[in-house]
Formats: sequence, structure tokens, C-alpha cells
Amino acid sequence: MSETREHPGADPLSLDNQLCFAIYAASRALTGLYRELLAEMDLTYPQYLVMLVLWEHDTISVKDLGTALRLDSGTLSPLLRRLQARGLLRRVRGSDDERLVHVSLTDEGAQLRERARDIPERVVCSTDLPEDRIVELRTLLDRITQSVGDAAGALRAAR
Amino acid sequence: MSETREHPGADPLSLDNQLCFAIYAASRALTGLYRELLAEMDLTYPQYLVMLVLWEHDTISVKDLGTALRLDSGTLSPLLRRLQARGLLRRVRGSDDERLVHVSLTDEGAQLRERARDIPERVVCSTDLPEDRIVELRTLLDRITQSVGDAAGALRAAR
DNA sequence: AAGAAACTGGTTGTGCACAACTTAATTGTG
DNA sequence: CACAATTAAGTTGTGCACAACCAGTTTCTT
Repeated sequence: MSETREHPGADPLSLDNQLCFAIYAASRALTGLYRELLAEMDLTYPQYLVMLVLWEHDTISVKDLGTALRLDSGTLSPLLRRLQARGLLRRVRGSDDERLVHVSLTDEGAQLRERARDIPERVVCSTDLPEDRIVELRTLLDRITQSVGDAAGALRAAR
Repeated sequence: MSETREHPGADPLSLDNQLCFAIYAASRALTGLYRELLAEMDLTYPQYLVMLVLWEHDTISVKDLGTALRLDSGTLSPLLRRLQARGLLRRVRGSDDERLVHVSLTDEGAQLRERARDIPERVVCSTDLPEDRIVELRTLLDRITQSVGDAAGALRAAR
């Protein structure tokens, strides 16, 4: 086996490293695309995800939001604070259970939905994959997220 | 069906949102697994990627490193500084072209390779996917990274 | 009822990512 | 040669992501 290489991008990494890097690279590429698509609305991709959930639920606790997006309060708190500062949502401490904070849309936040309507289609076109491939891909990725999350959790527990 | 829904048959999240979120979630899950596996070496996943490249190349410019990992100097500069501070690598300004900085392994950095040997296998086991599925997945992801990167670049150029 | 345990959300600190800008070196062109 | 354009790396600023820790509530046990 020759070690000759002139292009650093073409070096052999083992199979799993290739896969992990592919997921990592695809995630960043996708975030970059959303950056362009969301620029006019001045939203980041994680902020857009929060808005997607709110457009469906209208009101939800920080905890449930974190469960849905698999993000903890250390990520969500400042993100929600920024969206609140922009007037897109409200946060009110629960009266029944004061540990809960309920997040809900303002009118402005609800209206933003219209401006975001065409984003899903634009993204799916940019992926340049037929629908059956997309479904296949998502299935495999969900499996990985599940099993890898379990494995990481097991390691964490054993630590 | 207790919820008022203005969209009768619509999915909670459209297909592309599911795919993008799946990639985003898988990427974070994988990073979390690497966090556990790399904890004893005190490396982050991006740092591990840099070390992987260096274990292959031994010496490489910051520019080529950025090309290989698709990261810019704003990300790499502080990351490399931290690895250098730990004594894992050196950075020397080029003598021929003084704009270039050449990154190379110290003995300690090279030795770390042994301790990282079993990580690829442990990760591939945690994914719980057969090899053919992994290859398939990587192929689809590479296609997405390519086309989405192109689309984002086109939007960026048109801005 | 009283204390222990669990839960929710928040803060702080570290480390990516990336845009925008700066500095210094090299290259291209007249 | 002069000098504009380009390139490489670094700096600064913003925003995730997550660990670790904290404060206030609730809930479980005794």
C-alpha cells in the first residue's frame, strides 16, 4: 500500500470515522443552508426548531420543549430569552406548579409562520434526494441516534 | 384529538424537517458518545478529528487541515492552540512561505494514537448497524453534504 | 408534620462553529 | 520596480451545546 497523497482531503479514515464525520459534516452543511434561508427572518436553526414546535403547540413547557428537541435548559434558557427579547414568545412561570415555565407565542411569533412556509420545500429540493431515499435515510439515522444515545448513557452511568 | 388543529392531515413535522432534525440529533448523539469515549484522553470530538488527520499525515498546514475537516481558521486556531498548550502538537511558521503554519505531532501526540486505537470499533458497535447499512448511509450523507453545500453556496453568492 | 429525595429551570464555564474583520506575506500586472 | 489583488492565519463577537452546580418547589417517607 502506497502512502502517496497530495490531497489532504482524500486520506483513508476507518469506516466508522467516515460515517461519523459524514454525519458531522452533513449536519454543519445543513445548518449552513438554514443560515441562508433563515437570514431574512433573523433566526438560527435551533431557534427555528423551537418556533416549529411552538407553531404546532402554541404553548409548551420548557421541559417538554427540551424533551422534544433533546436540548437541556442550559441551551434553551438563553435561546428562549433571545426569542422573548425579540417579541416572538412569552415565558410565564406556572401558577399551579411553580417549577414549570410555560412558553407561548406572541402574535408576532405566530405571524412569522407565514414567512417560513416555503422553507421545507426549499430544503428538500436542495438535498437532491428522492422521497424514498429521504425516508430510508431518516430511518437509519433514528436508529443510530437511539442506539448511540443508549450506549453513551450506559457509559455515563458506569462512570 | 383534543387539540385544535387548523391543518387537518398535516404531519406534525414535514418530511424534510424530520430529516434535518434527524441529522442534527444524530450528530449530537454521536458527539455525546465520543465525549464518553474520549474523556479519559481529555479530547473533544473536533480535537480527535484533528488528531486523526495528524496521525495520518504527521505534518500538515492549517489550511489543509481546514480543507480536510471543512473548518475555518476561526475554529481551528483556538483548538490548535489548546492542543499545543497540552503538548500534543507543534505549530511552526513556514520558512518558504511565511503565511503558512505547519502543524506537526509531538512524541506525546503520536503516542496518544495507541490509546485511541479501539475507539473506531467501539463506535461502530454502538451504532448497531451492519456494515452495508453504514456504507449506504455514508453515501447518502455525502450526497446531501455536497448538494446542500452547493445550494447554500449559491444562495450566499446571490446575496 | 418533618426531613429526604426528586424535579424544574436557571447560571456559569468551556469549547466549538462561523461571520466579519485585521495583519502580514505572496503573487500578479503594468 | 510599484502596487493592487489575493492568500493564510489570527482576532473578535455571537450563538449554540453541554457539564456542573445552585435555588426554589414539589413529592415521597417516615
